[in-house]
Amino acid sequence: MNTLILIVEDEEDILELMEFNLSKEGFETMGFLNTKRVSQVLSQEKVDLILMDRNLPGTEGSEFIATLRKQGINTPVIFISAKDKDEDIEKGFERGGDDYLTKPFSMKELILRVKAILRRTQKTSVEGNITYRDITINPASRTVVIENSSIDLTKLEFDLLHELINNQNIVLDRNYLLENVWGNDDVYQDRTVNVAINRLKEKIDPDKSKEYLKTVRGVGYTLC
Amino acid sequence: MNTLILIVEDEEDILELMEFNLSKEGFETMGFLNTKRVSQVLSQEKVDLILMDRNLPGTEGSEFIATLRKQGINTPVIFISAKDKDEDIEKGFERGGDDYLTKPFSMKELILRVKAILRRTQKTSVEGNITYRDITINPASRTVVIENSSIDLTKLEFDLLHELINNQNIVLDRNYLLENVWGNDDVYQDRTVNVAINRLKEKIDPDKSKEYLKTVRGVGYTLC
DNA sequence: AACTATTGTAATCAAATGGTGACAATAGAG
DNA sequence: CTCTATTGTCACCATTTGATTACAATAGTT
Repeated sequence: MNTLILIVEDEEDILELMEFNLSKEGFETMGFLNTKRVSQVLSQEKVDLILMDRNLPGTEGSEFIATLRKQGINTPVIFISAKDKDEDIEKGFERGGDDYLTKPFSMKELILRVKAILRRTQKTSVEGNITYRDITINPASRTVVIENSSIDLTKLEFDLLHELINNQNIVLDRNYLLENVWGNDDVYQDRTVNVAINRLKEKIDPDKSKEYLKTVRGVGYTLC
Repeated sequence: MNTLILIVEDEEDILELMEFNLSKEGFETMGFLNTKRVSQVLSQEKVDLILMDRNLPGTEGSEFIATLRKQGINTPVIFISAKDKDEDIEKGFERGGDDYLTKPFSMKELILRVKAILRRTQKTSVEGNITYRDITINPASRTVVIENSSIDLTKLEFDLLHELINNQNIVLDRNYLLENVWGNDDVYQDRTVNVAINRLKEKIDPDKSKEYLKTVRGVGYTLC
């Protein structure tokens, strides 16, 4: 799987330099001198990262990204900017940019930033995945991967883990779980949750070394 | 409210330069050339951010942070490193560091990163939290943090503290507490409250220096 | 239908919790 | 300062709670 980086930069020299260095690192690149055709490309190709100059003639780069975000496009972005005033950078962050680089920057710096962002985003956003520590679950395929190896869970176990991951750090009491995981209006006893939790624990952490699940005495359970 | 930044950096010139620039931005700083006294300071002062050199003589900076995390100290950290290999950076992140900076870096870059992290952490750590002086409790996660270190409370202790914080400066009598914390219609005696209060005191202020809880003779207790 | 996997329930055990009583310490009234 | 009511502290133990195992009931598969 190769990684595609889309670059928008109006200074042709710099654009070429960036493309050269990034491809030397094994990335695929697509360079643009303005934002004109970018939207179209984004809807056709699976772009992993956008490098966006903010000081473009015409549209402001950050405005452009803001528009993308509104369309639900969440491709990570690194802004490149000659401006160095705080408020500018702040704006970039707020608009959904994930990092920024201030000109002039070294190619080494660029590459490190790119790799850092990719590591962060590719882990979490591989489409619909939800992660907690080294556990990744995918609700669509109902798969669970822990430390790169996949494990099998029953329906109940999966739903339970899903609920817990969706609410990590929040203590869920037994009633909440019975309502939201078991769902139907049947009446169960609290102990039912205990047993289900234990079966889940056994599968996600057989040698009990990880301590994913914490029991909160008198209340319920939490993933923390 | 001023922001305190703690810096550990063994190169004295760089340390001074960092302190100078950060204080110019209105931050309060405390500089250290090694980790020796840092733990102690963290337990005494409310530190908002730590800048930690990873290449210290003796202890590895990231090891030190890992230790802090185990103690429940969650102060955000920016690692400063001359190393630029990916795996190093990754390790830093995994151990709970929130960002990193690679030497050499400009002061401008430092300041921007610091502001970015503070914006992120100071925002999220207020959600749903309730505080009283240096105690912060979060009803959802049922966690209690005092001066940046977290402590464990039992269900009853937590509920009691929650009730007290929700009514700070108001004197709650024993009956009120029995009804609102113990809740059920069982009959308890007033002593029960005394003992619970004292057990709580012991946990939130072991060396009895803080005087969070005041006993109002003949009436009840208050947090003031 | 027979078999298997899944899930609820009951029973047992260990541990944490918290209520109570006895006594010490303390505060406040006189 | 003395006395007494109030509160703090400690230790004990009944109760609650949760982990674990075994087994029964149910659903799903071949």
